Amino acid sequence: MRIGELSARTGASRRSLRYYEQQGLLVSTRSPSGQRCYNDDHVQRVALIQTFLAAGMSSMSIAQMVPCMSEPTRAKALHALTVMNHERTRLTSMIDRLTAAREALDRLIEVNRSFLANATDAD
Amino acid sequence: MRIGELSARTGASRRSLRYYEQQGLLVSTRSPSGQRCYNDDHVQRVALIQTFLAAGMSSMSIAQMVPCMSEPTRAKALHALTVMNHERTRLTSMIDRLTAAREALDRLIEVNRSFLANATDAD
DNA sequence: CTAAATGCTCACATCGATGTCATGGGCAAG
DNA sequence: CTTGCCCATGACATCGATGTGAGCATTTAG
Repeated sequence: MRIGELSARTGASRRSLRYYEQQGLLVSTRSPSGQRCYNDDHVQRVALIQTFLAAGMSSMSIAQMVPCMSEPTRAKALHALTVMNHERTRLTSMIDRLTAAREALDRLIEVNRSFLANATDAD
Repeated sequence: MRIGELSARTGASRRSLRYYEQQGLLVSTRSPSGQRCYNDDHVQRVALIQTFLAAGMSSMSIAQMVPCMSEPTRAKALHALTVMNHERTRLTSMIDRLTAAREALDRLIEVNRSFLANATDAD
């Protein structure tokens, strides 16, 4: 399939797909005229990329983790593992931050509700 | 206290503190010569702002939620409640996204480990 | 009093994923 | 062949929190 179809299937814009390739996240074969050709595996790959990007990972980290480039080397795999552990830590601490923020928000909501309850008649 | 001390106590840069004020997140009194004056309450306020910013909220949302500006009105409180619920939903879905990414990452880590285990001698 | 430290405002720079526009080529149906 | 749609590349724009530096004023320590 060409880029338009991959875009339709994944929800990623053509622009984004080209960007992923430029960043080394995605590899495509080219038709004789230079158009990008994809197969079903690429749909999965893009889904994974989207999952990671949506979690705030940088394209550079993803490029180092996802085994998209040619053949995996032992050295590359070791490096990937380092990055993966690093990212996992980052994800976990981000989850903690978000959870803390949500708790703080809940407290604020409560305060706000109380204010509204008391001010219903006044004001 | 002046801005340097507040910065030291909260870890927010002076630049950030001025920015928070500019965005309406923080209110300061001024000395006759124009320098910003803060008290202990401001330390708490900045901590809350940091919590929310670290969770990826925009300063505009925070400005609408945090009751920092003058006296709270009933209308303002109602609006704040709307924003708060909106933000809470966003936080929750972001937590879900991060969790999903972490699970995908864990699978990737497992694949990587297997590869390394099998390739230990080869390569 | 003087020098160092701190503060003020204003303005410009940064990062990263993506939108958008321009210009030009490729391909299928009439 | 031509019309219409898809694709390619490249360049510039965007958003938001923060860094940074200039130029000038104020506060504080010696």
